[in-house]
Amino acid sequence: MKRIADSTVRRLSVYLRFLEDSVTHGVRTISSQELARRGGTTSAQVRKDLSFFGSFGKRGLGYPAAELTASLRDILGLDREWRVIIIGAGKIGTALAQYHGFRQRGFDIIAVYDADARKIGSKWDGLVVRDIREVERDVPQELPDIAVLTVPSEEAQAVAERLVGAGIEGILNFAPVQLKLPAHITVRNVNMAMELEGLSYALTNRERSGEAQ
Amino acid sequence: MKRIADSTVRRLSVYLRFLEDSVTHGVRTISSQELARRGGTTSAQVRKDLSFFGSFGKRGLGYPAAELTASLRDILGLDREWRVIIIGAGKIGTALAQYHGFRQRGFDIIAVYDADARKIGSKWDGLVVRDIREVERDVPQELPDIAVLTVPSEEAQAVAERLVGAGIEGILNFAPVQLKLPAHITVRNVNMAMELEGLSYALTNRERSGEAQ
DNA sequence: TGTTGTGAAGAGGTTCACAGCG
DNA sequence: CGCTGTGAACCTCTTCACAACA
Repeated sequence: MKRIADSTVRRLSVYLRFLEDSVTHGVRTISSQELARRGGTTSAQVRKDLSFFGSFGKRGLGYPAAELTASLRDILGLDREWRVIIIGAGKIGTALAQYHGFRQRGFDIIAVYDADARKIGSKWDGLVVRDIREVERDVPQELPDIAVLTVPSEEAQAVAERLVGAGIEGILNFAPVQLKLPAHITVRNVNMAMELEGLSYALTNRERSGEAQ
Repeated sequence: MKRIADSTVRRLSVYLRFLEDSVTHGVRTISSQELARRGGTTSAQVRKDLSFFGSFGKRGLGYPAAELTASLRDILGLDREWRVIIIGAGKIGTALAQYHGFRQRGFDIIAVYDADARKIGSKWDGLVVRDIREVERDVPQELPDIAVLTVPSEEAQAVAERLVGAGIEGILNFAPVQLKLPAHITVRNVNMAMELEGLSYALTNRERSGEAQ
């Protein structure tokens, strides 16, 4: 199967979110145009995105909302539970640990780790903060799929390498550094400072910057 | 001047971060190759990115680190203070409000708003949570540049419209919805659920998904 | 008739390769 | 000689336009 663009996967997430909404509101069928309107894109783009994975629609009618929802869940790998550990019990780490939206979408936070002795042992929403030194022992036992990295930039690379050594293959990196890891490891970056700088650039140079989201 | 790609602006942020580091470590001169290595890209890409804005390097030598740092700050609009308000005093909102890294980079959080009476009036790191109803009065007076939206999805669109009506022109949106706003408003989205879903997709379909970050 | 699915065209971003210059 | 700056080639993603079909 063909390589799917990152941007396509991102849009599938958007479609899925809106589809779930539609289904709970009793919508039976939905057109590429409606999906496009809510997803901030074009109907041709929606059809192209979906066409990579099959034919889900009926010509003249649109897509059956419930079926398409299920298909997108499958495609995105959301038809299973993902075991997630959070590394770093700082501001963002604890906010994420307590955010119930993740569990709701199949991302089960099974542990939180930190290096700070003052934080280790404290309880966050039922989860006890563990010593980061235990991660090498825990990962092979508990087999988390994804690690969310919310440690200071200086430590991010070293901690990431430890996680990979312990068996983690997916990392959501909040540290503003580009991690260098083996090719088979999947990394996604979330960088709020960078987004603010993007806004700063756009607001500073409105003529030359696009308005696209 | 030509329209600059979003991806380019993002990379400039990465270069800047590494350059600042290098300068504090006494580095005088830096090559496109070194910038590429740390930015997870190629030297040609670095040179191309910079070339959109001018000629900053010396052939045979590389780029003067301090000068390039200053130039990038200018380009990104970081040679000034940006006034930021946070809308939504939930988990993420308060984590962001207390994160000092923003102020350090010129993003000054001047206020936090919420609709929940139990949260209004409480203090977060010196900032009193204000009633969202005051936003229409405050924005024209205090002239914030950027609003960080951390409200529930259902309310995001309505709140965003109120912010725009009050005069906000830049929004960092944490709600997992695509905001529909006038073209002159700049929006950036941060969507952690979407990033996790991207990881889920990549881990599920390793053959067909790239490893690119 | 209305909307999908899709080749083909177009636009935009990245990589190449080398001339230019310190 | 080494590294930048950049036009051209290349590639990938998006948009177009229309045949297919419920």
